[in-house]
Amino acid sequence: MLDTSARLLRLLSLLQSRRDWPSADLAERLGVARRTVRRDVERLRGLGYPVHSTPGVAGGYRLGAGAELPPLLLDDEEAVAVAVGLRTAAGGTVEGIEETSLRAPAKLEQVLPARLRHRVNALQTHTVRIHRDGPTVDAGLFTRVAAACRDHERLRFAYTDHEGEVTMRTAEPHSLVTKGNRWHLVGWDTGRIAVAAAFLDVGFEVLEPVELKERLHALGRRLLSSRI
DNA sequence: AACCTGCGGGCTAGTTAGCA
DNA sequence: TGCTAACTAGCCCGCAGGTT
Repeated sequence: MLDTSARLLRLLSLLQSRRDWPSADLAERLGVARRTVRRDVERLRGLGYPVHSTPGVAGGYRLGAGAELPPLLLDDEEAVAVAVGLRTAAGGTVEGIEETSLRAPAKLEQVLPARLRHRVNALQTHTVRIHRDGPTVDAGLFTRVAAACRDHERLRFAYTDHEGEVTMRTAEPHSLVTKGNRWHLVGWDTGRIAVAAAFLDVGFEVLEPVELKERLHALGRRLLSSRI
């Protein structure tokens, strides 16, 4: 059986891996009684982790978002995936995050076990990313448009068609899609009453919040499942 | 031997959702 | 609306192992 400290770390890892956890599931995973799970949850709360509980049917425990990022507990594969992903982002098409994309994996690699650091270094040393000249997306704009998708805000932006003609469009955004090293915004074009995909490397301006329509979700899913 | 700590069981209260 | 089931929370108790 795990000692208390190891069990607390395991519990924290479980809470980070899934949104909702009934105590019975946690008890089974940890190999302890539900009463012990309750004590461990109290300990985590005492350490400052915001563990929320929901009573009633379908209730359970959930790790909330605190004021600061809690220590993430990654398994081996997750740690490697994050390290490689951050390295890739450093040479990506989003402007303004290159430096932080190098700083973050450096921190991660410092705490990686030797066996994992070896794997990550091998991937970095023996993979080459061909630098591609092309449009990049400002990190601020990127996160702002993503937030508009999340918050159901309407966007106005300039769209350049194949013949180079620039028109102003208004759309209800659905999601950001990357294809061929270029970012696209997929959404419902309110002017043309149609689903549209537009390159993100052009000017955007947020207009006003709107309710995202169900048809947008359905059409967006359909579009995402096919080619842009 | 006494004390402390951690664990687990049992009971009860309160909350929530589903159903007749 | 009332009942039931499923869930967390609080409290109490006993047991086991380690420490003083």
